[in-house]
Amino acid sequence: MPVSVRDVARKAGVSVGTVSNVLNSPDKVSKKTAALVQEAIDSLGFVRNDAARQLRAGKSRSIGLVVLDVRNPFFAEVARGTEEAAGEHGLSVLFANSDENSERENNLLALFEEQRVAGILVSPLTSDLSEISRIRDRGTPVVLVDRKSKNKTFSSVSVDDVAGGNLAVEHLIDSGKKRIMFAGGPLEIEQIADRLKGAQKAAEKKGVKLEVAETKNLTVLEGRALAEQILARPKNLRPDGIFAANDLLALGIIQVLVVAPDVSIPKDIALVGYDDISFAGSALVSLTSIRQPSLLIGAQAVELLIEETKGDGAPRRRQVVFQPELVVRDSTRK
Amino acid sequence: MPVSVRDVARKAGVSVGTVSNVLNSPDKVSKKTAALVQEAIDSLGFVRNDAARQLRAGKSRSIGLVVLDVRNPFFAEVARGTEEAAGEHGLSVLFANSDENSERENNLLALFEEQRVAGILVSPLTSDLSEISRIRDRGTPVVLVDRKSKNKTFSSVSVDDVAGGNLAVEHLIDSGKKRIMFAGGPLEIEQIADRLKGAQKAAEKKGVKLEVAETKNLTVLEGRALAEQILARPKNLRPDGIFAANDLLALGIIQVLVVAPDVSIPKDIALVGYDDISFAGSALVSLTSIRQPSLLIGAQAVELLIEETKGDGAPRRRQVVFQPELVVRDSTRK
DNA sequence: CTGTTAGCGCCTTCAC
DNA sequence: GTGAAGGCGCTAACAG
Repeated sequence: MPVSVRDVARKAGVSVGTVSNVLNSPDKVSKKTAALVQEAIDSLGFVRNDAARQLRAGKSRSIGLVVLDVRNPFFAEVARGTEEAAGEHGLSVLFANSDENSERENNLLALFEEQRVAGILVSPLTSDLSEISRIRDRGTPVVLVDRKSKNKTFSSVSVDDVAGGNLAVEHLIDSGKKRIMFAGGPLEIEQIADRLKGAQKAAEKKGVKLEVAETKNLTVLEGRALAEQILARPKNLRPDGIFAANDLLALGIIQVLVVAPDVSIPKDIALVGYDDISFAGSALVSLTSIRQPSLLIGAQAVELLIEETKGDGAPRRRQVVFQPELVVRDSTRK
Repeated sequence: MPVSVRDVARKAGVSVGTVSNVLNSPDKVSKKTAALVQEAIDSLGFVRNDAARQLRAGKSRSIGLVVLDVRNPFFAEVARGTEEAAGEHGLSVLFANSDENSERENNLLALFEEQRVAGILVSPLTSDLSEISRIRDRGTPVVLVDRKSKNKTFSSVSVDDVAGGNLAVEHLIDSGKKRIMFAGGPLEIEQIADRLKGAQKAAEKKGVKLEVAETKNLTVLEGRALAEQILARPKNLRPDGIFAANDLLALGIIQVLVVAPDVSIPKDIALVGYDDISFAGSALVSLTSIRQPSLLIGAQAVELLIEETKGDGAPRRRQVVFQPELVVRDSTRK
């Protein structure tokens, strides 16, 4: 059933070497035989076996991307960014989704490594990069996405999350809010921890108390649950400003607060999200958010990967850090 | 640099066959030698070469998924559904994104075919399935996602888009609307054409005129552009009900209409979207939409793929069609 | 229980 | 411009 170069060669009355040449170095073959071979290929329905090519070549033309959550539009944008950049270099991107689960993350990483992809882009879950280091040391280039390599041993593309957190809470305080809540988690996710750190810095500086509400994950549902809890409190114990560690969470919170009879946004509770996903602007109450340049992050990650591969000597590793940006909308605008 | 089974065997003082057995049939090896081999594997940093395994096995443990647009949360959900179902069968899913571009679609399909994936799930762009048929005929199982196989030559999972379109427009008419606009495109995308067909059916039945505004794509941006055009018209020439072929488009339209001084939703213009993505409920004006069971669609597609692979005789192909469901929210509620 | 060996399909010298 | 042959890394069958 499967058709190999050998079958093609036989049908065309040439040798396998010639078939291979038609495929890979057409200029080495006369027009006539090339046509003959092509005809055999078409009539037999021959398709190159990539496994065999790769085995021979020792490497593949694909790069792997592991993100925390496909359903988060932020990562969808990052993915698009990688695709575009990779396409320009003749590479394909294969996505996969760790779903904020370490075991899945490791499985996917192992899968990509066994596939000998040209490189791996990963948005790692925890700060424990030992497994990832091992992969890199065995020869698969790795670039960290949305996460800075603190000790500079990895190339990485990230956004200054501490600055972002700071920006968010400063803005809340400047809007006159005094009882600020940070919502997000798990705090093992380093991006989240950094956003909290920035938030705390801003709160301290202005002498405002910051309540930390750790969540199990960063979904709309979790945001809704948290908002319900807040509403269950007596009014004077509720925060008057919430900084949610991502927009999904923030949107969930908005959904619930908007229908609460005794809360008005932003008068009673103001809200800042993070990521500035494209839906933030069209939320029930349009959402103030911290923008990350998602497309650019993806594209830059691919470039770093390629830089790292290119050099013949020691690989050049760089850490690119983008600055986040505050986008003010109705959820904090008086 | 690359470590092979042979290196491991040498280091452990055993033969390659034994190493392979440790990896694939641990029960055939004594505890002691297994430990010895494992140690060699760890110290050498050996990683199986999947290309070689695949070449040997003739098939892979991955399935490929090609969607129209990663950024559309509907497809993100479908992807999650496939992942979960595939995981239960020990398969991995590799996503890719045709970006509503035929050439990209074909490239990705070719890539997956050359990789000899265990199967391809594809949400095809146009109604021309000839290339996809060819792939299937050459031996790679293909399941159509979000698209019915009209002549039953493919397994497929879809939603009755004609019914969905009908549902949407009927609802608008029942809400008292008389000048309905269908927004969506390109109409070569069969799902969109079907939704239009359903819309026309409903309009005819009730004797209402349906204006068709074909768009270049199905994004928030395109929705905004369309809404601007509508606002440029004199008030009496504007539609009083819009059925947008997906939620992204609808959200874009809402964004613009909401800030228009002389339009109120749903009084002046009511709006129905399609997909019921999770952001529909938290839109500026919460969006009435036609729900598709996205997770289920993905999971079901994987099941069909596996069914098709299983049988020894002629492959069993099935067409599963889900029914869409109207979810009423503020954008049409008086 | 362990070792030896023959290919999976392809590409790339190297002769011709 | 073309053909023959070796080998990429792995597994499964077979022999011991």
